[in-house]
Amino acid sequence: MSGDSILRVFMGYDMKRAFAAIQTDVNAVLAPFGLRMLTFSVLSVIRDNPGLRQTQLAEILAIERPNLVLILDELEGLDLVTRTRARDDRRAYELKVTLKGRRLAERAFTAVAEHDDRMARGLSDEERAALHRALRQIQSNGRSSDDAGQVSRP
Amino acid sequence: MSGDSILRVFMGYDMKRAFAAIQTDVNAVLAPFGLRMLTFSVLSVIRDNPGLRQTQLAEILAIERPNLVLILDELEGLDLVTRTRARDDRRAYELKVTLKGRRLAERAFTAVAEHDDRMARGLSDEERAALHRALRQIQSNGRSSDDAGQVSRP
DNA sequence: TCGAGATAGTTACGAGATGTAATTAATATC
DNA sequence: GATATTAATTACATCTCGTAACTATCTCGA
Repeated sequence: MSGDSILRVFMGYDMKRAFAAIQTDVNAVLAPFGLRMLTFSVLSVIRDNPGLRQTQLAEILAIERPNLVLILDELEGLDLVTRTRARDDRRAYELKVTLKGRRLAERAFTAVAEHDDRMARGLSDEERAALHRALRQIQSNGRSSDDAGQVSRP
Repeated sequence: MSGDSILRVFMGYDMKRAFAAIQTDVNAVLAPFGLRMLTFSVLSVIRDNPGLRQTQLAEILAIERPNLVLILDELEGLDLVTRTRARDDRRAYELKVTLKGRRLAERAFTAVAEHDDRMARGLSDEERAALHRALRQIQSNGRSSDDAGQVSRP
């Protein structure tokens, strides 16, 4: 009896504990690369979408634009990412990963994949797939404030 | 194509997104009660374990002792929780929930249960049970630094 | 074409969660 | 009784995340 049985009935509580474990572990894994979960995510998405604008990136990662600024400052300072003025819109930047960033991201990706697999030990492929599906479902349940795809009144 | 497909292969990323959705939602649900996810958890555990010491509580919730202090100050200031010097150990406090706290916790519990159910909409009972199991498994994978229950060398 | 409104990025804050080191008071141990 | 340990606290520091306001640029319609 651990004392928190009253909270264990909630999926949200188990999720918090599980995510905390993941967060701690993945940050430890990424520390040798000079990255964190968040910076790794940003780096990976830019790498996968060269030329992306900051607003788009923020939307993809579901974070606010201001919070991206410091992260990009950091990645740019590490020579992993470049901000280039867009020719067609001089307000915007085109984000790209440098060669150094590409190499680092590749190695980090492998390490994170191993971490992810390690955290899922004991779960079969079917259970992992089911977990993914459940997590996606929960996300979509959270998004729109309440009713999705309903018409209340004409 | 959302742009983060590169990250969607990771359970950790989906977990982060799902947990963020839960966190936001549950905090909105708890706001009318003057609670947050963390203060609700603390209140609930004390309610379920009257006389608990702060060190035990910290261990149960897997948070550091210093972080509990301000939370308890807050709950005590709201007249939801009491700190009483333990008779057998005058260094320690016995934590208890006040009548007001009990009433609030009960109503909040119902609201959180509804929230939890809402976030799990679209998942069958079996899927929810599987999700719980998976989340527990992940937690235990995270705990011990690496090998759990293995003997590498005699 | 010029002026209002929208948009991209930034700056400035603030709140909340979490962690570590050091301090104080009380207890336990030898 | 002196020493080490423990409970709670204080003092920091960091990271994540959010909002409001500002500057520079773009768009669009009168």
